[in-house]
Amino acid sequence: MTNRVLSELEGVCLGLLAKRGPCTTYLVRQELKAAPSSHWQASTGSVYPLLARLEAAGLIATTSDKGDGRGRKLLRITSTGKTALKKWVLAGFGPDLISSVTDPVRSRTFFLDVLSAAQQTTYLDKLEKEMERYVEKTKTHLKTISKQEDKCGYLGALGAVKTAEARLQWLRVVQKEIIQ
Amino acid sequence: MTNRVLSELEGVCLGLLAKRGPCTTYLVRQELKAAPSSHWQASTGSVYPLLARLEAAGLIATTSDKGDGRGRKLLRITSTGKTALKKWVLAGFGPDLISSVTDPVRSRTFFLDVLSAAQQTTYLDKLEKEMERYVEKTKTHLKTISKQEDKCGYLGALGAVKTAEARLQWLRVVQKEIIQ
DNA sequence: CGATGCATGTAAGCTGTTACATGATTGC
DNA sequence: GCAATCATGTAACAGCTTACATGCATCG
Repeated sequence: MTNRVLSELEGVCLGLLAKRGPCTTYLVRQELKAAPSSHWQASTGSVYPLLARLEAAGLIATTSDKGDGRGRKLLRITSTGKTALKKWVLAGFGPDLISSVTDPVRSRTFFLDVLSAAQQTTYLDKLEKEMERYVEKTKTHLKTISKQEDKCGYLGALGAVKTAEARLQWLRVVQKEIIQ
Repeated sequence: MTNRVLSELEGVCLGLLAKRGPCTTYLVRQELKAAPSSHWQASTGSVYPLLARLEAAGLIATTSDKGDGRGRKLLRITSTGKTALKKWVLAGFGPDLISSVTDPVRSRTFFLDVLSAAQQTTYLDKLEKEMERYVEKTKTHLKTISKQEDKCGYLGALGAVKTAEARLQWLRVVQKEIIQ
């Protein structure tokens, strides 16, 4: 692990920790869950071992909260961790990484013709409604972030909105083209 | 495996097979690699076992090409497979799926402030150039697809272009906001 | 004193990656 | 004849998901 570049989830977790300041693993996980983009979803079975891994590598230090009977542990990023985080951010380019945007909806569009015409329109209508809801969700989330206090968080959330809007517009083109 | 909904990669592979007609595992993998979005990238170690799995489940049938010394096997989708494919496409909605668009660039934006101002601008400039290249790549790919012959393939590729363009526009906003 | 939330983790199983390993075919 | 491509796979390892398991804290 030492000296290899962090994975996506590792980078995000470490980044959240850096942003938040000292907090528990549980809280990191809650933050991941609260994000409107569910790719930041992470189960206990991945977050706990992940942060334990980062601790073993010296990127995170822990202090056990003796006042808490639950054996609560506070995590904080170390200076080594901060260096690794910087490295991870700076490694965020290259054709492979840029193109690795997965979209299950788009994937299915390629094979829409296996459905009957009626199924296609029903499916696309349902999808449109859900996409509209999702756009609203990202917009609502954006409003909760202060542009002054957390500019980067704001810009990231703005990206979610812009991408969602583009997908919705595209979906409407698909509908028009499919129905003729 | 039987009766569970296909995973993303399983659906895509089965869909490609349905679209292509009978072909080898090797060819399916080449098609995955040729796609401009690298999330359709799949190593031998995943594609071969995956298609073997689908065959075991009866979604794919194979015929060994006896005239070929390499032990070439031709795969084709079965009627059970076609039903599973339809089910996979129709299952392609729901908040979790719609929001599961992963974007490593956007993820890193949230933590851009760990970099120095100089590092930020250098990074964003590099990113902009690569994003421009990627937009061009998706556009070029779109041109290779006949809208008449493969409408769904065209619309899928169009989605890649539109999403890429939206991401580039957003990235320029980020640049402007970060540099002030 | 009971429900909900906070808090920690483990175990089995599946999927995917990287690297290795092999050999035939085709075109120059 | 040689290189590139076609073609098939396996093995070790890492990571993630689901499900399980436990127990304290806090608020009503």
